[in-house]
Amino acid sequence: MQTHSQNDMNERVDSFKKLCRKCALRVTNQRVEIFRALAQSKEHPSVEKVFQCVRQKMPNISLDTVYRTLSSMEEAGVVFRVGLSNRARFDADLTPHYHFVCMECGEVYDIFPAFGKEPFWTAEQVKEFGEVKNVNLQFHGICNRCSKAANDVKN
Amino acid sequence: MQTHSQNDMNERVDSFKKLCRKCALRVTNQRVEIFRALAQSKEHPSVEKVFQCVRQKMPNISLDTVYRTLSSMEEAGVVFRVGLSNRARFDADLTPHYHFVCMECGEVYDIFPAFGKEPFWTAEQVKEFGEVKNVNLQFHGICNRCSKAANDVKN
DNA sequence: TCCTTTTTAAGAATTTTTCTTATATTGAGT
DNA sequence: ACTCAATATAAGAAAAATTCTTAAAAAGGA
Repeated sequence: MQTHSQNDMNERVDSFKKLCRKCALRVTNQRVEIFRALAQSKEHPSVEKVFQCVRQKMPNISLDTVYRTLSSMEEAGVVFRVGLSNRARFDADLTPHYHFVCMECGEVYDIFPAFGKEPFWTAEQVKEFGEVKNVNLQFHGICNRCSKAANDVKN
Repeated sequence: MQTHSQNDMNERVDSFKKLCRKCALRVTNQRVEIFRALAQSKEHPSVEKVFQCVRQKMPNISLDTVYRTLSSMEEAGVVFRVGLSNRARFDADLTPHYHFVCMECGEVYDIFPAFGKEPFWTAEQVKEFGEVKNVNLQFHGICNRCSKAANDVKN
């Protein structure tokens, strides 16, 4: 018998595979297992946590692979990197939402937009998790200087 | 002759000192110089950059002190920590603004709110710096579990 | 000024992240 | 299914980033 959540997971893995092919990322067992570990967890696991989880199925996987894979997935937009700057955590949920990050323990909590998909949140949503010290909004991308440099190399 | 920007800096250092006393952070020369280095720069310097800058005035300062100081300043809300999670950068500008972070080189660019002080930005503002891959909004603070634990220890 | 508490430098240690190399795997083209 | 070139991987070493330990120094209240 296949449970509902297993179906969900299979779907997610399938669309992950498609996304990989679209981004020219080869679909390796390691990548699938790493994605699966991330997608299974609602806890925004750290690199180390992902490593430990995947290891149970693939005892020979290396930590380096987890680092490489998470970074390339982030670059491809398949997962997000969140958390404090010295305690990276990852999230495979691509639906628009924000994070409450505890400056003490590094825990990451989800905040889903109150209305629509525009950046929007209510004070109540955030206060639910703790006392907000600061709001940190970052746009991640490739800056003009870098894309210019990449073009210059090609030409 | 005292230039305008030197006056500005003195004011900023003075208010920094006041803020430190309010937060029970002792006003040491090291802290003042680290703040000054950060406040002088518009480049969101890394820990290492701050270290190199402060070193010119205080050759004996240790890298560890820069780490400790920047972290305690962040905790006190005197500076912000921005940038990619494995390439921390700091910002002493507390006026509300956002950041464009290059996923390639780690460069951090300022984006000032278009209207008022509510979280708000225009696509044009962001596109100016490069191609946005994802928007990362984080609330940093102390979560309920941690503040509860801190209270439990006290009682 | 004296005293207690906090901060610091120095260096060691730890943790995190990346690199190197040889081997293995993927996916495109038969 | 088979071959081959390009890419990804494990293993271990290396580098980079961050934190800890200790003794000495400095800050700020009495």
